[in-house]
Amino acid sequence: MKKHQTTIIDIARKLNISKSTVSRALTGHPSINPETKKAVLATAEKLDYNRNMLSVGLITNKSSTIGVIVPEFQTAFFPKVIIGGQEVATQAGYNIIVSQSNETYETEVSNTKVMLNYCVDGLIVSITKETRSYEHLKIFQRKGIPIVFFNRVCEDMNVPKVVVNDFDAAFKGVEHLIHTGKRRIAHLAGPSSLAISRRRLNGYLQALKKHNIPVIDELIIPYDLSLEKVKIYIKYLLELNEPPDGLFAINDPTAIEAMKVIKKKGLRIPEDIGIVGFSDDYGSDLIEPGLTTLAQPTHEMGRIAIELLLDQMNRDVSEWKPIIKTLEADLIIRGSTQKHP
Amino acid sequence: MKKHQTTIIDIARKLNISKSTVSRALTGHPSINPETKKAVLATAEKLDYNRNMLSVGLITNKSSTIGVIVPEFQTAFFPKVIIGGQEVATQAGYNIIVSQSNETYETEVSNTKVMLNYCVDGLIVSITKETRSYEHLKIFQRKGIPIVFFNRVCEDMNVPKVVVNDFDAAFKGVEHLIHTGKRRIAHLAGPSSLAISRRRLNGYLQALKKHNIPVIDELIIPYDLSLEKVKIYIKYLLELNEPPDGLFAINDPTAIEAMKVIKKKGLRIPEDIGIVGFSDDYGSDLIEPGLTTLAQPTHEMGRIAIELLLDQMNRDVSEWKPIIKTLEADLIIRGSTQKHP
DNA sequence: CTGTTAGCGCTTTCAC
DNA sequence: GTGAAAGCGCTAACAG
Repeated sequence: MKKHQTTIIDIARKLNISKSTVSRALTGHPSINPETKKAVLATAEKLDYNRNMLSVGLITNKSSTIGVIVPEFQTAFFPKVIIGGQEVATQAGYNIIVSQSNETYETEVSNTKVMLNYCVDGLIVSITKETRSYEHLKIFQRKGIPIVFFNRVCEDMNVPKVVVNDFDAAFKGVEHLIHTGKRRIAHLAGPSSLAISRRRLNGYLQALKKHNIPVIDELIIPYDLSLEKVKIYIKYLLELNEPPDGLFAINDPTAIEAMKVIKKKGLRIPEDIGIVGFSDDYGSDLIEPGLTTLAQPTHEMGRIAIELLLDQMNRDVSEWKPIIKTLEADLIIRGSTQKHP
Repeated sequence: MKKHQTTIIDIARKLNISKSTVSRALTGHPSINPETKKAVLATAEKLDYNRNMLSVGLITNKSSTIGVIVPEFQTAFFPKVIIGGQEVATQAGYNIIVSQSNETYETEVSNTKVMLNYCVDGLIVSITKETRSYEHLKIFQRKGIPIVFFNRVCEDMNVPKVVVNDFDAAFKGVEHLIHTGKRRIAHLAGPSSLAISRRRLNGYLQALKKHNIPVIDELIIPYDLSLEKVKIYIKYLLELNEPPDGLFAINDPTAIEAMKVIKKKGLRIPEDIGIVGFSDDYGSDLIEPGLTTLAQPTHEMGRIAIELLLDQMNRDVSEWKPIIKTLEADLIIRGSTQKHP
C-alpha cells in the first residue's frame, strides 16, 4: 500500500499560495515572482516532491516515454542498440520502456498493446522472426504515434527505418572467402520472412556471380535460427559428396555453433573450411580460431533510430518522412578465414 | 502530434449508454448485462480502443509498473536476470521499465527520479560500483514504495534481497583450484564497495585457511572492474619472484581478459596457472581452454526478485518483510583448471 | 443493472 | 504576478 505522495497542493498550502502558482514555479513559467519560485522549489525539495508524470501525461497528451520492442535479449546485439538509443532519448528528456518479444509473434503483439496503454509518444521496433502480419504496428500510424524500425524492419510499412547494408556486408564477407581461395561456399541463411535474411542471401549470391562461381542449391540452407539445429545442417553439409570449403553464416551464434561441430569432426579452420559470421557478437574473438565477421554499428543504430523517431514526433502526421538510413558493416578478419590475420 | 485517442466516452456515445457502464464492461465488473458487455467490447475493438493507463494509474494510485535499475548491459548477467523477472511481472499484470546506470552513481540517481515520476509500484535494483550513498533509494521506503535488491545489494537498507551465496561459491572455486594442486593462488578482486566483492574475497580466504595455505597479500588485487587494467595486473603477477600458479577472478570477463594475457605470454593453462572465473558469462565456454566458473541462476534471481517485490506490494508498509534469499552457484569445471574435465 | 457525480494531480485559459 | 475554474480519461461511491 502506497502512502500519500506529496502533491503541488501540499506545497501550495504550506506556502499559502494557489496550486497554479506552484505549477508555474515548477515548470519554469516566465511570469512568476523569483521570490515565490525560490520558495516553491525549496519546499518541494523539503517535502520530497516528485512531479506525477501520470497526470502531466494525461493533461498534455504526451507521456515523455518512448517504447522499445526487440525480439530477444540473448545476443549482444540488442542490448548494445538500446544503450545507444537510451543516451539520445535521455538527453531529449524521454524515458524508455523496453520489452522483449522472446521471438514470438504473440508476445510482440501483447507488447505493442502495453505500449499503447502506457501512451508512449513513439516506438522503435525490431520484429520477431515469426512476425508476418503487421496490423498491431499499423495501429500506431493510425493513432498518429510515430514508429521507427531498426535492424529487422517491416517492408510494407512506409515509416523511417535504420538498417545495415546487409547486401554489401554479405557480399564483402563472401568475397573475402573467395579471395582466400574458397570456391564451394555454403550459406546457413536466416528465415526468409526476415528482410535481413533475404538481403544477406542476395549479397552471397551476387558475390558468387561476380566471381563466376556457380550457385549450388544444396549448399544454401535457410533455417529458423534455433541454434540446436545447426549441428544437423553442418553434419549434412560435411557429408555431401563434395563438401563445402567455406561457410557464410547468417549470424555469429550460428557461425560459432558451426565451428564447434566442425572442430569436433576434426576438420581444420580455415584450411579445410573458412568461416564468416555476422554481427561481431560476444565470443567471436574468443573462440579459436577467432571468427571473421561483419561488425554492425550497434550504438549508432540505436542513436539514429531514436533521432529519427524524435524528428517524427515533432512533426505533424502529414509531414512524416519515411527516411531510410543505411549503415555500413565492417569486415573484421580473424583466424577463421586467414591463418595470420 | 498525436491524434485524438478513442476514449470510453466515444464508446458510450456510440452505444447511447453512460461511460460508467462502459468502464464496468471493460474492467470486468460483475454487475453488468452480458448483452451490454458484448456490445461494448465489440465497439471497443472496432474503434481501436486502448485503455489509458495514465488515467487509470492516476485514479487507482498504482501504475501497474515495476522499475528495474541495473548497473550495466555489457555482460550477459543482467539481461538474463531481466528476462526471468519479466516473465513473472507480466504474468502478474505488471509492466516493466528498465534503466541501466552505466556504472555511474549520478545516472543511478537520475534513474530513480524517473521511476518516482512515473509512479512505479515497486523497484528492483542492483547498484553501481560507485554507489556509496543510498539516500535516493531510501526515498522509496519513505514513500511506501517497496524495493528489492538483487545481486549488488545495499547492506544498510533493511529490505528484501536476492543474492548468490558468493562466499560458498568462491570457496568452492578456490578449493577446486587447490584440489588440482595449486598453492599460490592469486585473486583479482572487485571493488570493496560492493558486498559481492567482499563476500567472494572472504570465500577465497577461507578456502586457503582450510587447507593451511598462507595468505599472500601481494597476490590479492582489488580493482574497479575496468577491464583494460587487467593486463597490467596480470603482468605484475607473472613478474613476481614467485608468480602464482592459480587465479580466482571476481568475474568471467576479468578471467577471460587474464587468460588472453597469460596465453600471449606463452604460459600454459591450466598447467602453469589454473583459472576460475565467476558467472558463466558469454564466451566462457568458447575461449580455449574453457573457463571454469561459478554459474549463477540468473533467471531464477530475476524471478525471485520480482516475486518478493510483488509480495511486498501486497502488504501494508508496516508488514514489510526484509526476507533475504540466498541462491547457490554451481561450479562448472572446464579446461582452465583441469586438462580433461 | 445503470446513470450521476466527484475527483485522482496536474496544466491552462481567463480574469483580476 | 497570481488565483479560480475547467478538464485530461478514467474509476468508484452513491443513488435509483
